[in-house]
Amino acid sequence: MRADARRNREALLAAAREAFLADDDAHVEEIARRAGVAVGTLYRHFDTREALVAEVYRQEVADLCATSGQLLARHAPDEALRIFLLLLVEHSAMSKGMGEALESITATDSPVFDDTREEMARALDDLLAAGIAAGLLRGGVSGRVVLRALGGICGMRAKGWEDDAVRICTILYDGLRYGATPGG
Amino acid sequence: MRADARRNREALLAAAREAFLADDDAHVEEIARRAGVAVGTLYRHFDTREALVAEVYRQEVADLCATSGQLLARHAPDEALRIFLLLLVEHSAMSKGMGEALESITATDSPVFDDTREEMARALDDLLAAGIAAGLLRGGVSGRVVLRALGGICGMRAKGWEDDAVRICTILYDGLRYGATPGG
DNA sequence: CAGTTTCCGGAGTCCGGTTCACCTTATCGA
DNA sequence: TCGATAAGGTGAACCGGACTCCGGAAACTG
Repeated sequence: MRADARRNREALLAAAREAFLADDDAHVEEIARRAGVAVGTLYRHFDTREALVAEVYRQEVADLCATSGQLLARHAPDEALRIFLLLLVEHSAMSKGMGEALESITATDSPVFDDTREEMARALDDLLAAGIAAGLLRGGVSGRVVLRALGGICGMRAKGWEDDAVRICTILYDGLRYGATPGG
Repeated sequence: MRADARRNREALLAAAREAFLADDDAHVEEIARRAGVAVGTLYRHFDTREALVAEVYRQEVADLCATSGQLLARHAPDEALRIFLLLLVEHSAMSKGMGEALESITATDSPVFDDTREEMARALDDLLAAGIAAGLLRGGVSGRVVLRALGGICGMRAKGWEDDAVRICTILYDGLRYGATPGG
């Protein structure tokens, strides 16, 4: 890959991240402008607007998922899950501008987001498995299901949503604890 | 209101409902065509496409919410809530074509959907209050919060979502039962 | 430094919701 | 019954935003 191409790709990702965090309308024109390139260049690097969003989000999610191991090392499995759910919410607060795309990640089977969705589901699976093994959480619930349940939270854009999100996480968390069988 | 105007309004609502249920693309042109009128007529009766969706959905929701009283009369309060959550999911299955609009109802504060959102929240409040009074459900959770938690389910469009939706309802339901204090 | 390959710019296309200037017709008083 | 009139209907045009395309520029290669 040519040097200028790589430079533009990085600039586009940085500009897109910045635009999404600022909750701008984040039109493709605007993102390209921020990156100092034209829309044609944006589309050379990313097939669609969604693909750009997916790549930005993939990087963010990778960071987040990397923490699930650390949480398990430092906390009891159920507490680790609780913290992770809240981190997920906090993280989605950072991504208001990506709202629609985030919904796609959690709510659909769009292949564009396969990697991201799988990575999140895997992190949740690890946390759930540890909790089940310790008899703190019920079995029979996959990370994918928890992820989808969180989809509604990530999509929330109403005022005061942070408090509601925390409450919903609590309900989910307690629902996962309900009927746990000590001993696995 | 003139007779032909009323007739067209009804035809538009019927056509819109039919189009949404069929999960067509449901463009405004298509809805107008099905109703046998031009787009201008559609816009005479409904300010925006969203307003049309809102009206169709308002009628559907009114039917659904009317059942919450019957459920409370025939079942224990916690069971009534469980059934209502599942009805909500089943109902959203009927409304795949309205996916985006449904998200607006549950996820945002858009004034267009105020009535519908309030009606659903009120039905859930009734169910929750009865369950709390009977010591079967925890307090401190409003219907609005439960409604938002369900937003993720209603937005789901991936294959196999029905099973996931049922699992998520179970988790929410158990989360609401967790830590209930018998006696209210 | 010529040849070749890749990349960039930005005007133009496409698509779907929305508008508006003009036509039609239901309604009603005479 | 009929003319006046205002409510209602029409659909071509508009507009915003994602996406495409091709002429020209810039980077590698030998």
